Amino acid sequence: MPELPDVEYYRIYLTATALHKTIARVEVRAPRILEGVTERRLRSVLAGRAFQSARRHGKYVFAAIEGGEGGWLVMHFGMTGRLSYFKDIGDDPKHDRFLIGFENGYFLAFVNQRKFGHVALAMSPEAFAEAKGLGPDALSIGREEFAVRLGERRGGAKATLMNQKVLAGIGNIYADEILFRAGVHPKTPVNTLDEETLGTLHAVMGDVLHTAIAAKRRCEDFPGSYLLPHRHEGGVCPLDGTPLETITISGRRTYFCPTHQSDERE
DNA sequence: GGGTAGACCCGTGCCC
DNA sequence: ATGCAACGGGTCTACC
Repeated sequence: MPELPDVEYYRIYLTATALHKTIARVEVRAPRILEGVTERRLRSVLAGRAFQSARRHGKYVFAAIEGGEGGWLVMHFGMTGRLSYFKDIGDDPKHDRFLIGFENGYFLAFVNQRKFGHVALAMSPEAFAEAKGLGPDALSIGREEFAVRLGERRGGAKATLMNQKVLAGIGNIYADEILFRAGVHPKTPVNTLDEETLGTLHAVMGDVLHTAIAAKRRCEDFPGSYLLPHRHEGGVCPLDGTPLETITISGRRTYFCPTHQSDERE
């Protein structure tokens, strides 16, 4: 479930479980998830150190490595994944691709079923975001910058919201939710949106992300007016029961309500 | 030439 | 056994 709200929850989870604990061992079980780093290098950077703090930018989690050469451990979950902190190695979750063992006997697992995720090292979250060409984080970006960055694009609203170079953190599910709540058709060219609509989009984006983060912490409890619970075959608009329509955008299935998100392109 | 969109691909598991 | 679709993103191509 790794879009911004999910990843923010993992950041909170990592902060609550894995900080200030000396790392005793490191094990890579699926080398393909390593990006620009070897298991040997990870071991030498992490062994005997501890994580000091955790941050997030878009769909990436960063854990600061205290002592030694410093640096940050970077994690991205791809389409599937989560973190799991546990005590008994017998409770090691399925699809554990990267395992950190602490001196206290506990473990932190990077769980990633489809192996589309990545583990890397970076000098800083800022340097990493810069090197990747990531746009500003969707939860940090201000209304003005949001309007400017979208305004200079020609693409459709959904494709642009999901473009990590424009802003970082929005994926398929939350792009649909934001556009539904803002009443914008997913194919509307963003450079045709007026100032007011861009402002609405920015405000709705913040609301949706904050609500989703809270829902994750409460274990998936979304307001009834949200599109998300209805986002399935045969789903209907939570506002008036209109059958939802589906189209494909950027290779992703897109759900929208044809009455609340009219196609301005006619 | 850059921005954009679509096709395809990368493990894995589930449905039929 | 096969096909398929999945909360991501990279590459390639065609098109403007």
